[in-house]
Amino acid sequence: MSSRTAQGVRARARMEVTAAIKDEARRQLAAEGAAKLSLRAVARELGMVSSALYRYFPSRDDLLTALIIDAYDSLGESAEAAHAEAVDAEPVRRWTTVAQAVRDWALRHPHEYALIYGSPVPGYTAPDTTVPPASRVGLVFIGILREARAAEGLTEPAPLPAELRPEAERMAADLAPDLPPANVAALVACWAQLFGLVGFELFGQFNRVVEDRETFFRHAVGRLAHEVGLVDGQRLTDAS
Amino acid sequence: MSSRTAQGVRARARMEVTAAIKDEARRQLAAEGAAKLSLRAVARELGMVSSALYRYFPSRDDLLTALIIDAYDSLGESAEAAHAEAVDAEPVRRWTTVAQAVRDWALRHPHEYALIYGSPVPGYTAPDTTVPPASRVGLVFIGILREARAAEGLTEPAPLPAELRPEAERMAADLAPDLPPANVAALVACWAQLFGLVGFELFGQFNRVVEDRETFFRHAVGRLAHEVGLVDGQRLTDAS
DNA sequence: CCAAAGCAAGAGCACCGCTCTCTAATGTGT
DNA sequence: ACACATTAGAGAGCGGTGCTCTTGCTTTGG
Repeated sequence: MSSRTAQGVRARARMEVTAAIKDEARRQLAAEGAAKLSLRAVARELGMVSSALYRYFPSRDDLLTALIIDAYDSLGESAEAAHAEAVDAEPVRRWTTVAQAVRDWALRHPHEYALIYGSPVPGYTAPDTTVPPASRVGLVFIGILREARAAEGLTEPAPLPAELRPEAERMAADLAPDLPPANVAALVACWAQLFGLVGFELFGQFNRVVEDRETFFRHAVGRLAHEVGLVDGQRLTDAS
Repeated sequence: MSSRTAQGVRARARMEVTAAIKDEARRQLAAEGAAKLSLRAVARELGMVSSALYRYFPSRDDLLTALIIDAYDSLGESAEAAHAEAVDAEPVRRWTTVAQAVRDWALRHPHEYALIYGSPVPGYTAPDTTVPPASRVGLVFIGILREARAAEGLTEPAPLPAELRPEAERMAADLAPDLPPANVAALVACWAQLFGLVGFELFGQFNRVVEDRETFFRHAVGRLAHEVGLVDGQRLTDAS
């Protein structure tokens, strides 16, 4: 028992220090941005010497990767929570609620958003461990379409041009085999476009252009819902 | 005369050195990304000492700002050139041509794209001098809408909800007073969404999702053209 | 021709990521 | 319970960074 506890003790200590490092790193990230994040500063703040930190993260990039995964998870969790709360609403409303949750999270964590959707330097390929956390938001949207379809609240958009059909079918097979390829293709596009809206607002591209961003975003996201095949409230109420 | 030439000489020398610095910096930017751009390395490559470089750019950030402006101009020029070449085509085709020029430029200059549309770190506000170059792409799109409207190839999208009307009218007054506010609002949204598509492709978000990106992009951009109020080829041919 | 301005160079400061070596503590197998 | 092996931390140090300041030298303009 004692040996097991002891093992547990050292393991727990390791976890705690690792968590403390990430916490402090996240603090500095939120305060100054990824470029300014410094291993030495983190170590200093934690009262340890910089070389000791390398026992926990083999390099600065590995620390950043850990923060990236956490950020994806944090955003994904927000999206999932928003979806869970809107579970009784119509699909369109669920869609806009989740989209707003994404925007809200981004506005609340600008540097973390920049970290994951900003410039993952071309040439840098994210390790596979980032894939599942990064997929969470997308999966929420797929879920919304799926439920909408079950409630007959999903319309198929304009027929796909021939050149896009193979790709759309491939995407549908990979992402949501139970949904029409045209909807899946539209969803992927709208997914990217949603983050275009968020990114432009966050990174200052709307600075002298859009004033009432909240309203503008809500409206744009409503159009995206339509584009993706979700029928608006009125018609759904009629149908169901 | 001699004094004037002399003055011209020193002024030209200054221009040449400034240009050489920017060229080398752009080289390093394209090769390694903005994070790795180092004043000392630029100076080393140019055979001067690092402190000499501060006669031309007061800080690393100022060098980067100069590169940002150049990147905006380079992208804007590509967009304008594409538009000029497609001047005889229908509005929808002009739209997609310019959009593809944006995507092509981004794929050809990934690090420069990341520099201007990546993460201009929240907290950093771009100096006013970046505004005109940054507007060039947007102005091309506004021009397309304007010409389409003149040729009666522009439809008004769904009526604006009351909450968005003031904002849409303000945007239209600022950006294109001669266009219907609903179209201007749609254009701003589609403009952001277009860069969402490009960014997702470039930054690896499409990695395990979209395979045939060229086709996917073309189709998505066609939908954006429709969303913005451009009527598709058939109908325009009928009208004109 | 001479003062003023512009320029390159060098030394130096404080910081960075990262490596290596050494000591002390901690857990493990017999 | 004890010797062994593993691990965490400390410290020094390497090569790099942005940036400042001082020192001479050249070019420019009156």
